[in-house]
Amino acid sequence: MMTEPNQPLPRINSGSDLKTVLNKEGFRLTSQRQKILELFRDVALDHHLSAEEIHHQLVEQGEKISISTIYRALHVMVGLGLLQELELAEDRKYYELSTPFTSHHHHLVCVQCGAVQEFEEVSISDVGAGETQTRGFVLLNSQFTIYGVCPRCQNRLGS
Amino acid sequence: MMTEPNQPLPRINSGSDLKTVLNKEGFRLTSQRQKILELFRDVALDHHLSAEEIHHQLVEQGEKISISTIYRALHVMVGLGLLQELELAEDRKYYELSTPFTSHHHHLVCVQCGAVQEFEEVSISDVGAGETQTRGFVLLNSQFTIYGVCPRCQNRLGS
DNA sequence: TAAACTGTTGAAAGTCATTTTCAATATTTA
DNA sequence: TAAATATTGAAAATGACTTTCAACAGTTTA
Repeated sequence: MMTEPNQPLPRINSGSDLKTVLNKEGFRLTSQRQKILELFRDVALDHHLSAEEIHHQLVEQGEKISISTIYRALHVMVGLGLLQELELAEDRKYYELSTPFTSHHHHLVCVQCGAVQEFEEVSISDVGAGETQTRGFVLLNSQFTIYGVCPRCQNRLGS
Repeated sequence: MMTEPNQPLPRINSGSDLKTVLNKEGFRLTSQRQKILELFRDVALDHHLSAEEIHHQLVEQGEKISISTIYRALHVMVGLGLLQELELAEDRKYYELSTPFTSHHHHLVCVQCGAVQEFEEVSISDVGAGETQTRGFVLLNSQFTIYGVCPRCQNRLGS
């Protein structure tokens, strides 16, 4: 998304950068928000985490943080363009770091086993950018998600 | 989706067709299921309805149908390929008729007012078909959704 | 055609991710 | 540092969706 951004996406590389981005919108830097963003940096760039998983991992690391704080932080960060919200499963949302790299990657989901594969395809983002421009929309985000059955599950089901 | 379908999508044009499709999978034709599908045919082809909206409309028409039946019917019909499930809002799912026509249409959502615009773009479906083929997936469905702010909401917010 | 079989329905209770409430606490600003 | 206000944790609430179960309806079989 944002292949031709009006305002460049903030790149958060250190704690103080995050503070600047938050304060600009009247939000505050808290250790909880820092920890959440650090977690996304510690996992692979294209790794998706649900609120539940984020909470689990942080608690395992010994952090004291509640699940409601996770949800609130995710909202704020999606609003600031730091994170990207993904619809990968039926019943919950997933999040990943929003960076120029991930902006052209899309998802292929196996509806049987839930496995997710990524693929890069710039042309899709370009179509999205073109459509929004034509219609005068401000582009916030776009998602291309394919649902199917992976080879393994096809065999398993004797398809 | 299904630009090169293995099995052509069933086209449901009359009550008896629906019966055939349902029975083939061990399901039964009921007046409730018929009423739901008729509702989709009465609205514009590209119109999306949530479970709640379907229920509301049918009750308003004087039909006696419960919300749980709606949810159950939607599941069955998505499973049969008659309907398409869409992720247009944060908190609920929308459904539309699954036809060759709609298979190349995608959605542009205003996150402020919720307005949804449609656009046709075959190249997107082609990319999806190509990716799934390359990876050996069976393609079930794909969605390209763009989230942004529509011109009217931009003005309203003084952006 | 009627009985047997089995899928479906409505109503109400249950589930579960996410949100909200509220008092205590932390960050920011003056 | 104090005042102003955003944030947090815990628990309760919300709300979309699912499930349970007994009554009922479509299908099948004899």
